[in-house]
Order: sequence, then structure tokens, then C-alpha cells
Amino acid sequence: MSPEDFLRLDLQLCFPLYAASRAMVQAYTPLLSKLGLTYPQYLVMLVLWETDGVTVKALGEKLYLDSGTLTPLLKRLETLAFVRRERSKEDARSVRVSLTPQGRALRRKATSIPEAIACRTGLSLEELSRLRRDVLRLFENVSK
Amino acid sequence: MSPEDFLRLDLQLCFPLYAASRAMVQAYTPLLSKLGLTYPQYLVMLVLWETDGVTVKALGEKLYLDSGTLTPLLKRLETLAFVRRERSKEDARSVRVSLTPQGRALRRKATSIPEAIACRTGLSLEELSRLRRDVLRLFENVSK
DNA sequence: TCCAATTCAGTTGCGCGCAATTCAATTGTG
DNA sequence: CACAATTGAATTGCGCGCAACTGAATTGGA
Repeated sequence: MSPEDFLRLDLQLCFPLYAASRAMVQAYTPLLSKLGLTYPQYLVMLVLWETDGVTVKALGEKLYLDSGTLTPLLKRLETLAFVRRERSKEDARSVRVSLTPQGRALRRKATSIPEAIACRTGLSLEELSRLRRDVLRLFENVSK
Repeated sequence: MSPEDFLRLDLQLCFPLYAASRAMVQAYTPLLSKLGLTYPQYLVMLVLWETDGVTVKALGEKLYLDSGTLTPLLKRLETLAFVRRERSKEDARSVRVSLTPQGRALRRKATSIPEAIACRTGLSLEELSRLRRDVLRLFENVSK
């Protein structure tokens, strides 16, 4: 295989990854729109449902997103009345994000989503878990 | 495992995929910026290097992008003088995109990129090819 | 042939992502 | 203690993605 061949679209890994990632987000979209959420907003809610009262910095570290993305997103979630944002008392540089009762209540409506998505992938739980592990390894290699 | 557990961020496939896809694009960014391209623009150039004079519709079908994304992107590539856009004579609804000499010349400067990226993944060619196949299968299942 | 339906590109509007910068709060060092 | 360096969030600017829509060109059925 010549070095030229590596420029063939069909031989690259990134493009399928990029297309698959967008396709997965599209699969979530109709389910999430019932809750009034976008996919990145859903990711933030997943973190908050696990750990309420987290700072913007900690959110960014979990989701690999910066304040340029998170600040406006969190303002939209605040407008939707799913979260509150308030300056930390201990360190006035940081902002804590907490769930409102509505934000907490939203969790129940979201419980059916992961299984619905898992079905859409057409993969078994074992295949899903293996693929997640492989993609995670790729992510760790590439992002370091 | 309870249905609640499926809402755990660390157990989902889409998030690693989403993070890995962005990380891969970030790995491309410094290499592509030397050529003056973004990653989606690079994808368009890959198609044109394989098949010059393609329509916007055909580009969209190969890259799974619509005219809302492609039209402004192609205008930027035209401003950069890498492509020309012209209404088709056979069917005036469609627009053909062709490489300029500069666009064609850019290919040589891009030849080293795929290998550099492959190295960054830390995976062997066999692992890369297997992962590409698995991700492609996921994409096909989810997008149909 | 006519004209309704379809197709193709373009436009608008909005929400990310992310680089780069700003600004206030805090930390660490002499 | 002073003050330079660092940190955390916000802001700005730009390029996607994509849904929804527009308008022109083409197609296909009555």
C-alpha cells in the first residue's frame, strides 16, 4: 500500500468515528427532545444526577469541555429551570451547579433512554462493552 | 444492574465515542492548520482528491453532511482558492465542485498526515483496521 | 402538454466546540 | 505583608452540524 493510499477516505479511522458519533447523537435527539434537552445538555445532567453541586471546572474535567462551551450551555439549562448556578462561598472564582427539583425529577423520564439507544446499536451488551473499552483506549492514547 | 445504572456516564458507549471523535479531530488540527484547513474541509478535499468535479449532493452522500453545512464550507474553500463551484450545465439545480491547481497541489502536503495520526492512536495497523470495521458496523446499525 | 410533486442548493437560526482573551479571586513566594 | 503568578469563569469570534424553510429547476403522471 502506497503512502497515497492512506489519504483514501475509506481507509481512515477518524471519519467513521466522526460519522458514528454524530449518528449516535442523532439517535438520542428525538428521545432527548421529549425532555427538552440536547445531547451535551444531557451529558451535564448525567453528571449532576450522579454528583449534584459540582463546579464548572469539575464538569469540564468529566466531560472534556471548557468554560467556553459550558457557560452558555449551563445558562440555557438554568433558563429551562433544570439547574441553579451560584458562586462558591469558599472560592469566589468557582461556580457551583446544582439541580432544581425539576432537574432532579427529569431523571425518571430519562431512565428508558440508555436501553433504547443500546438496542439501536444492534450490538449485544458484550460487544457494546468491548467497543466502549476499545474506543476509550483510543481516546486515552490520542488525548494525552 | 438496575435500569438506573444505565444512566451512569461511565457505562455508556456514546460518550467515549463523542469524546474520542473530538480528540481525534484535535489531533488533526495542528497538522491541518499548516495547510489552512479544518477537519471537515479536509474531508471534502479527501473526496475531491479521489473524485474531482463532484456535486454538492454527492459530497453530502459520501460525508453524511447536508447543504446547510456544505454550502458555507465550500464557499470558504473557494475563498481559499482550493476549489471552484459552478452550476451544472446538464442540471442547473446541482453545483459541481472542482479542484483548482492549488487544491490539487495541496494533496502532496497532506500525504504525511494519515501516518502521523495513526501513530498518535498508539494502535497497530491491525487494531486500527479492526476498530474501524467495528465502528463502521455501529454507524450502519445506528444510522439506518 | 400541463402542472403537481420532487429534487437540489442555498438561507436562517440556534447550539455547540474551541482558541484566545479578559477579569476577578486566590495562592505562593520572597 | 506585598505582589507576581496562577486559577476559574466568562466573553468573543468563528466554523461547523442540523432542522426548517425557500426558491428555482427538473421530472413524471394524468
